Amino acid sequence: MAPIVSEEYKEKMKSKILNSALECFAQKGFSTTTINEIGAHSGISKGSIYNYFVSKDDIYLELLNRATENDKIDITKNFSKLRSSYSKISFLFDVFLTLDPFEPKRAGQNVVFYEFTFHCTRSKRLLELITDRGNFLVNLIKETLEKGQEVGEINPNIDTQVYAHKFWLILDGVSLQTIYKDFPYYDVLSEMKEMYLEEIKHK
Amino acid sequence: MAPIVSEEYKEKMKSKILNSALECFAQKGFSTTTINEIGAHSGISKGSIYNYFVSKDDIYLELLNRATENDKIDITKNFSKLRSSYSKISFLFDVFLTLDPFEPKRAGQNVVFYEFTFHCTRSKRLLELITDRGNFLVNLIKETLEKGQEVGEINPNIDTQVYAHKFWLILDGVSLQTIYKDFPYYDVLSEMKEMYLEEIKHK
Amino acid sequence: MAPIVSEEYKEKMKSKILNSALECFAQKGFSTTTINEIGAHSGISKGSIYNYFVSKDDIYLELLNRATENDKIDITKNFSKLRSSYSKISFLFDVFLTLDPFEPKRAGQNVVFYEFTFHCTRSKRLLELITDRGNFLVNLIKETLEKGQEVGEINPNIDTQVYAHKFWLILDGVSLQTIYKDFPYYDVLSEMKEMYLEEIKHK
Amino acid sequence: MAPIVSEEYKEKMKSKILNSALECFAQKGFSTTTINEIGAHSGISKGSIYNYFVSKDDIYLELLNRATENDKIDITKNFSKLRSSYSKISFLFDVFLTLDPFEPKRAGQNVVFYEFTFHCTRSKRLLELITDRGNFLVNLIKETLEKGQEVGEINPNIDTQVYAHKFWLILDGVSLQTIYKDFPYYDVLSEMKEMYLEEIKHK
DNA sequence: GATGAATGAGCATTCATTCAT
DNA sequence: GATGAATGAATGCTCATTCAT
Repeated sequence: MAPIVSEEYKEKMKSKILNSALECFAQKGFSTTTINEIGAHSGISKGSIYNYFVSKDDIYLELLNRATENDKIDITKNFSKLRSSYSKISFLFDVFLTLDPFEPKRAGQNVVFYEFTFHCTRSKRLLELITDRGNFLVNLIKETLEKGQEVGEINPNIDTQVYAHKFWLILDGVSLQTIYKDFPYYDVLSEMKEMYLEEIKHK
Repeated sequence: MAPIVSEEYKEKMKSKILNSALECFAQKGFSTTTINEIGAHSGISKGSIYNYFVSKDDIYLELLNRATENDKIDITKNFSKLRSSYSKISFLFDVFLTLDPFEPKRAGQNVVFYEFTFHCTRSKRLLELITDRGNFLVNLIKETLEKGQEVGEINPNIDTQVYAHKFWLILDGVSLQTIYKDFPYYDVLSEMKEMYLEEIKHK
Repeated sequence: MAPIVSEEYKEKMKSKILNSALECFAQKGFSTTTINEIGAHSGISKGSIYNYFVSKDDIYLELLNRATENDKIDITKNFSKLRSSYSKISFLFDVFLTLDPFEPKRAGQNVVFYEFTFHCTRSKRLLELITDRGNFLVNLIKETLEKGQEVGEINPNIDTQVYAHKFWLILDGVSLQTIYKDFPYYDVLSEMKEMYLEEIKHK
Repeated sequence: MAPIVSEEYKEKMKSKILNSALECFAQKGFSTTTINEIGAHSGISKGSIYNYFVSKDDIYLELLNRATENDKIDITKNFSKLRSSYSKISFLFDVFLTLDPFEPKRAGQNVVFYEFTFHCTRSKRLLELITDRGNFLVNLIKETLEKGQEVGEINPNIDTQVYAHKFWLILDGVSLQTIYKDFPYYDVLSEMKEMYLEEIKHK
């Protein structure tokens, strides 16, 4: 039997729900947000939401999956435009430097993301999800650094695995500190960027 | 007539409840943990728990207060034993270097702490609590760096506020990454320590 | 899309709940009656009850509001049919004279009403509610007496405010005494009616 | 074995508890008042209260028993001082006329009393208690009227039973109306007194 | 497919009562 | 006798999920 509504329509509904859910979660946190609220915010009835997602958890999961997927695509796409390893790393720092981490919406989503990460910590299945994401991100940097070493762009003495982690710890650390209203985000991140680039540069 | 039980006894009960609560929260998260579970875990009846704490939130809060207080005392006490600013900073890195961040109990508590931090983000009152804690920690480093600059131990050109934040971002970042099972905690933290100390050293 | 159920349906549900609640309250009193009992009595689940009423208090309030509203409408409607002030007052006495105050259901509701009245005594907000009701009733009689005075039907020397209160104190007093099983309700009320009418009559 | 403390002491404790309980009940109502509050108010520990009363209900009951008993004694004592039936009735009206029914403490106790009366309505055992009290009061007036009839002081044509009830309905009605802040208590009660006395007088 | 009414398990919290000291 | 810590049954209320229309 042919579907009654187009795939496109379904996708649009899902997105609408997910967007609303993200905003609600960002504002109030996952467990405090009710399906009713997501419904009210999206203008979609509670019953309909269950036509698209099997559970509240499912919404959360899909949200994170997509975020991760988007990140992956974004980064990969942008990396492919850049030639040198060095400029790729630099570019990634710049992405975060051009963000306003104190803007409420972004701050909210930041919190949701970390909360979810911690939540995953407690379930084997979810831990895999978040580990996959982590591995992808770490490997992205690691491989970039390795390619850079191969072409003599990157300091051959550095442990690429360690430096890949160092890269993300800086970004995580900096994101985390933004909960303090007077955290000098740009200054700190710029300095960390300079330092990092200096360390990986082939001397 | 004298109180029926000693203050000591009461303190012991509170501690018992708090310890159980911490373990439960670490295992399941704050909102998922029920008072019944804390009761079962501690062997103390639900009703009794309410004789010692006003609410579930109150337990959480007291837990964090104590953790913060202990941290403050520990750090302050140890700092007072050390002469140079440089060695104080070095010492603090070492504290974290001698910890096993993958040990389940510690990992669980780590998660609880961060979750609570994010939770605080959503309430003005709680945000103050966590901001106070943050300010204390940042100022501790900032003041240490400033004293070091006065006596010519620390590079006079660094912005102490920025470097205080840098210090904690490193530790936050490193703690966060420990959710990945193959994160090379010691290697990364050691390198970050060296780098940090190198930067603040008077040349 | 049209609402899933008609307003009528919703109203019917509300009434069903309210009727059950009234019977339960009458039987056991407000605070002793549980939401579960109202649910069991009405055959409506606890959760559903909360779809129609915000809280147990809300049920109580709505119950009283409706009772008051009905009283107001009933009295006003009947008053408009009657020409003379004298006959209006007489009619109101007769309404109570044709009631069986010992009939269990009525007796129960009577108790609920008085209990609620006393309960209101303890909250500023609720006191207003009950005061409004009281004022309406007193003013109704007062105005009726005044109109009667204008047309020379009612004794011009009586203080209408005082006599309005006297009217209701008789009815309250008589209602209250019905808790005694051998209280000669009709005899007493008839006599009081006669006396009252005699006093207000223009001589 | 001889009692460890004197009966006097015990009685003093009971009274202390009862007084506190009455004030608490008057302020917050029976069910809302907790044993802890009575304890705090009286300065007697929860545990001790249970040495004197078997339950919270027991306190309530004893409170009402004593109130009734006191009323009985008071009225009987005062009646015995008065010769004529007429002056006895008049005296009783005056007792209420010299009271300030709006004084918070009295108003509160008034409410407690009525609440308890209604509460009794729901238990056979308690209903007896309150019926006994009612009967005593009604009979007191009835017998007074009858004696007055015998000596030609009181109108021989009135139904003493009905008039006894009429007496108390006036007082109940007037007490009830005091919940309205602008109820003209003295005016109304004076008029009712006059009217009542006029009716029972031998003409 | 859409809707929102119905459901009931689940939770935090309260409080009369007991009882060891 | 006095005390107040311990207990746990009981309650109002929430909310994810189901399902009849």
